[in-house]
Amino acid sequence: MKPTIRDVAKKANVSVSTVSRVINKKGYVHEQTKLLVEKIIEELGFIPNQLARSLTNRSSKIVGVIVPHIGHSFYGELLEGIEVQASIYGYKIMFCHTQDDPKRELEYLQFFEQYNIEGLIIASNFSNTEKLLELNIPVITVDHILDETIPSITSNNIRGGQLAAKKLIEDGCKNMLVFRGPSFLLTTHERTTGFLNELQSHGLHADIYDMDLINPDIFMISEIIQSKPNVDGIFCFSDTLAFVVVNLLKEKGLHIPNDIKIIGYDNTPHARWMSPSITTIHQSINFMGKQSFNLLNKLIHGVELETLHDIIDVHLVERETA
Amino acid sequence: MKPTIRDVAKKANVSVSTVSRVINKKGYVHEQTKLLVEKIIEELGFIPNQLARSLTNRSSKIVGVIVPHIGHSFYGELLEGIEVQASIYGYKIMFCHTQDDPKRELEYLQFFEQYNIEGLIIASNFSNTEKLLELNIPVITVDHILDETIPSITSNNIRGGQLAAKKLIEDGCKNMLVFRGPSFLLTTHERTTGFLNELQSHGLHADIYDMDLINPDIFMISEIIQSKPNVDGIFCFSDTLAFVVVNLLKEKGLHIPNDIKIIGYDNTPHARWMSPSITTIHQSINFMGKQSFNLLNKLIHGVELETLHDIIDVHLVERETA
DNA sequence: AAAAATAATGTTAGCGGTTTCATAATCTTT
DNA sequence: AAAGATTATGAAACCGCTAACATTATTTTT
Repeated sequence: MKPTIRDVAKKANVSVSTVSRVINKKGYVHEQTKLLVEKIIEELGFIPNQLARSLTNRSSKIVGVIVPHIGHSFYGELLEGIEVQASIYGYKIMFCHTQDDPKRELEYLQFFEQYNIEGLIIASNFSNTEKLLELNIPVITVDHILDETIPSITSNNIRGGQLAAKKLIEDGCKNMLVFRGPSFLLTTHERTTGFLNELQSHGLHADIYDMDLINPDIFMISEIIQSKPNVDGIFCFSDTLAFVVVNLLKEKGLHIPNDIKIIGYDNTPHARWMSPSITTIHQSINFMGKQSFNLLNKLIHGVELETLHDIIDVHLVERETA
Repeated sequence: MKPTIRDVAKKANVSVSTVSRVINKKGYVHEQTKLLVEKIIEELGFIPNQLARSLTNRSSKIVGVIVPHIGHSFYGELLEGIEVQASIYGYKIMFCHTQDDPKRELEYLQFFEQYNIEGLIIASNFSNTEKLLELNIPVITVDHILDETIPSITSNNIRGGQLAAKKLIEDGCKNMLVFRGPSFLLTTHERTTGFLNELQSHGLHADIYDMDLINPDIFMISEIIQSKPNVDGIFCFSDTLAFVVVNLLKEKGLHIPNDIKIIGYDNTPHARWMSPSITTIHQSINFMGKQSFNLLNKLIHGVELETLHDIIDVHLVERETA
């Protein structure tokens, strides 16, 4: 049986409250008794039961994180950033991946409530927004804005689109194509807006196609490329998409970047190892994760926020495709 | 304030124990009172506090998972598999990534103990094995074997190596190269053994080089390839490595698979989208994750194990590079 | 030296559940 | 109809810890 605070108290010949004071470094304790208690704690290998603590404190030191798919590296990195930061402040993270299933979302919301989590980070396109607003713990969203009143951390997608446009324009592209993500995502619209606005201010425009960023439809992409022989610049909303496009173009015998320029998005490790290596928009996902926790932490501790919606900057990584 | 079991009891004019019986479906409760209590629970939106429950039950319904780096898709997928399975059995997962830092390992081991986790899944090359053995909760390892007495789920790496060898031999390769992983990993040795044994039985052999599987040293690889002009088959221990190799060879003007054949490992999504698409060894990581939880679950519930060390099968995915 | 302030420690009531035990009501059995 | 078994419910202790309050010991102030 694990030793409890009472075992320690008994062995040290003090009361439980004295032991409690020692482990919490709170209130008056004589230096000598403190040393004694610490010795006994060491001897017994006593570890305070966080569950019992949480029960009295109503602070579980747990934050919940909801992502759609953890297998995808974006969420992996995000989670990594969150966890690193959380551990610094002594918080543990309990996570779930919803697979975009509203039922699982609700199920987990319940689980989280049962564990008295202190805050919630949502990195998925959560569909039960009302439930979220009813929660009486701090909630923030990452990479999404579900509600104006819910603080968020997002990436500067408008700027991402703009940077890509600037680069392609600078490189002299005149006929551009955009292989973007699904149209129901805010990020898709933002990047598109950033890109098109920049083109417009130069009197240019581009054709837009909606794609699955993770499982690109190679056949469809091939068809599109085939049908637009004079395209000289393509903006892809994921590096994965850029890979596919680059490979297809190379097969067609086109030279990149001489004949056609490509810009990807994400700056995944593979982008560097491709040949040609891919010019892409880098978003610091790890940093977003850290900032997410920091934001939540502020809310948990009642710190006043300057901005409700924090936007993380992106930058262009110039490589060989543009 | 959240409603407690006492609030429910008062409103329903019954005792807390009756309410407890209703929520746990345990012991005698009159059908009518049961209905009444359930109605009140619904009305009040009462959710039993899992922390309090755990305290009495000493069953937290939490399992801990330790991985080295969650950003890497291998661990992401693994975690996904674990979580899917855990959620089926009502378990929540609390995770940490150690960044291979022994200090963080111990720190988290403590955290986990504080939360009375019911079991622990270790997917990293945990360095404090003794501490692990002292733990009085079930522990299993995934993709690693730290101790003969700790049950494990691993991938059939020997067979992976063998399959790659069989394929290259079948394709007529005579001069083979292996770009393997770091030599301190068991998986590296197993794959090597499987590969070499198969070669040996055909009177063949191969040159072995240790590499970083995630951040390959392109320059070094290039040098090696340069210095071995008559190599006709390369076995890479990760698809990432295979990408790099394929790209380098293409740049040298070699045709794959006519001039040289490549086999990767992992079957990452990108392997399919590369051009040429990469022939690789597939290990079902998601399945390993699921099996890990299943194994742990058995241990938690005292089910007798048939085998202590379960090995998950792998298979060859034939594509264009071999 | 008495009063006031400070330091050190103990007692005990929760936190929100579960569970044992006791008691009461209802149903079977003979 | 009395005894025994079954069903239904409640009271209270307890899980391991914290914290408010009480008490006593030690210093400091006047």
